Amino acid sequence: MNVKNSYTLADVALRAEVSEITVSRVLRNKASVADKTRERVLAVVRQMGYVPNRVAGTLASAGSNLIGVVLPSLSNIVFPDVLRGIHASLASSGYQPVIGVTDYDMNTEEELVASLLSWQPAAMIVSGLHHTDYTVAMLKRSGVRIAELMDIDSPPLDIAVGMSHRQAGYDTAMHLHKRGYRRFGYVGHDRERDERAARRYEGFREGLQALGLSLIGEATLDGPSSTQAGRELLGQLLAQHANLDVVVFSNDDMAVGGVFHCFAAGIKPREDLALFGFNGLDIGQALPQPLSTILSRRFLIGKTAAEMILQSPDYPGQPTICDTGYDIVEGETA
Amino acid sequence: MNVKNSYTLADVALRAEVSEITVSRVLRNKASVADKTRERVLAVVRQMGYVPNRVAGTLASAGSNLIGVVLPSLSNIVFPDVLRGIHASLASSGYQPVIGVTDYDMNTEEELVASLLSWQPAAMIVSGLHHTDYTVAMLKRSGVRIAELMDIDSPPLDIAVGMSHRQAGYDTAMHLHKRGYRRFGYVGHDRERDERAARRYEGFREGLQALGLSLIGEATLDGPSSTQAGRELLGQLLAQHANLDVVVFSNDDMAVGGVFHCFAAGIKPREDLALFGFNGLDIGQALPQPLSTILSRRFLIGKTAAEMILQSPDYPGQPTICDTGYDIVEGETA
DNA sequence: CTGTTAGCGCCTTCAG
DNA sequence: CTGAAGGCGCTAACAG
Repeated sequence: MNVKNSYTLADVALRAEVSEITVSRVLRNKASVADKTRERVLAVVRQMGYVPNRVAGTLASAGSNLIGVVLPSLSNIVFPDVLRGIHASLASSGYQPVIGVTDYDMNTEEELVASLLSWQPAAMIVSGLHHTDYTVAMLKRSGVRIAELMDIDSPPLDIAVGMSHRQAGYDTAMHLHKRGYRRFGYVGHDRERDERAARRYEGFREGLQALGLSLIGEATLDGPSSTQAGRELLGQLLAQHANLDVVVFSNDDMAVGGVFHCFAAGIKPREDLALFGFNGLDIGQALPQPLSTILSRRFLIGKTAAEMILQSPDYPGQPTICDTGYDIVEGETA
Repeated sequence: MNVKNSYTLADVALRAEVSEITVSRVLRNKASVADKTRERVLAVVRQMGYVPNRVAGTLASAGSNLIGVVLPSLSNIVFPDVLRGIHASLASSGYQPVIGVTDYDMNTEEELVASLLSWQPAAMIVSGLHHTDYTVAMLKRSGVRIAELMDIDSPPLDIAVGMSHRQAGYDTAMHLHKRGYRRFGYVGHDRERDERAARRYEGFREGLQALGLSLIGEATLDGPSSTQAGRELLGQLLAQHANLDVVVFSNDDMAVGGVFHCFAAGIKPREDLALFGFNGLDIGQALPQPLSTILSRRFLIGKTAAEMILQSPDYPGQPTICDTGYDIVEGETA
């Protein structure tokens, strides 16, 4: 496929009148090389525009600078934020992320993990704590560190970085109760696929139960979250249950849609109906009345995971659970 | 770095009582292998959980299944959308994207291109038509197909897929003039870094000039676009120029911020002040009054670029410019 | 249909 | 400080 037109170490060595290994050492700042030799080599490298072949390097040294990253989705800003965090830590380290996207499908995840592992990555970063048995087997056998992101509600394979979504759901109920709300509604999306939304929902219902309350009505979409869906579902929910005083949404995308429904229907957020989201997206905070929500620290999750891997890249490392926590954002809609 | 605990072709070959090359052929569905042999080999592979080492495979065959993708940013949904398009085309092809993010910095781009090329990718996908000389040299010398995305306002290296941002800016002026607007304002972000925003701005001003009009006022931020920035800048602009009848924003994020400013300040979009964006993001269309904007076809751009590469992966292919066009979305804010 | 031979480009190890 | 030999795991090319 590739035209064989690129230079090799041997070409550089020939022109610089040294051996291949000397060029290799210069390029990797390894061992000691005389300054004069180094400069001569570097001059030749620049002049030829030589680019090392890392494929060969990886094969020879049995270790790449790639980090496999498996994310469920890129449709929403949440995972790009995680990715930015990963990038931020990796930027100056020489490591390079290789991304795969599962669309919340565990079999796709399995294929991606196999495919990424075949590149001999230095570490793997995956999302969530649930995977197929074969995925788990491959990851364990790979001998590299594994970071599982977003969630800490189940035991991790190695490193887990994230927050308790169950607790966040529970705290949502408590927080809203403390603010005086009693008649709860819920608007959500596909919990089969989005496990973390499911954990929050469960925690939320547990919270209500602990308070001696229950959910008066809910509207749930059998698909991914979106602003448009949140807008429509809130309309449907209110048509059935006009007497709610607060509606909790599965995330901010949905909640912003809810706010838009209120605008269009002449409902005053908080005054007439309180709205509560999850994620703490910019868009919610830029609304005329900032959205009341829970801020998940997505950038921090990615950044922390990559840092932990860089810190002790060797497997097996110390198994760790890192709780990045969350903030309740008071906002003005609840 | 990696523990040497994974099986090799030789291990599989030994257990299946065939030669390495036979295992290799079975795994790649290459050449003809007797059904009986194939089954025996596959059984052993599954039982051992053997995962091929693509690093070695790539070195031996001088061709990887990786496609280097260099994007300027992931902070906004635009480039994740492009990435989804790329994924969509690549999904069943066996190719795998490797992502780099430049933060709109050309030197970072240069480093990333070098780093990605060192993995012997089957193709490279980059953003925009302007790169450092060294980046261009490396790309040309790589011998793989190069797709430059988003923009078709300058001559491409190989394949260009995108739209004319200059034309979009020009058409914005024409469209708004036709709708009766005469007193134009502009709210924008860092044009030094975001070239395409700069092209649109230029085209917009050219359009105004062709109409015998000029920009009455503008507010520009020396940083990346955001909803919050759009909101604040519109406030500032109106404080200085109260008599505008339409404001064009550098993109939808900024424009949605503008709409939020209007909500907060009691200004009725369109009736009191028209607002116009660029991108056609979901969020703008989910507003109580859908944003008037130009829809860029981001998913299509990524999808088309990847398809074109798959269609004729060999370099040099036919140099091509593919105009994915755009739609003016009438909306209700202009 | 199956096997043998000879590298791919680089890095590790061991000598100078 | 520099070099020579050998091999990483796989596959192209050529036998049988």
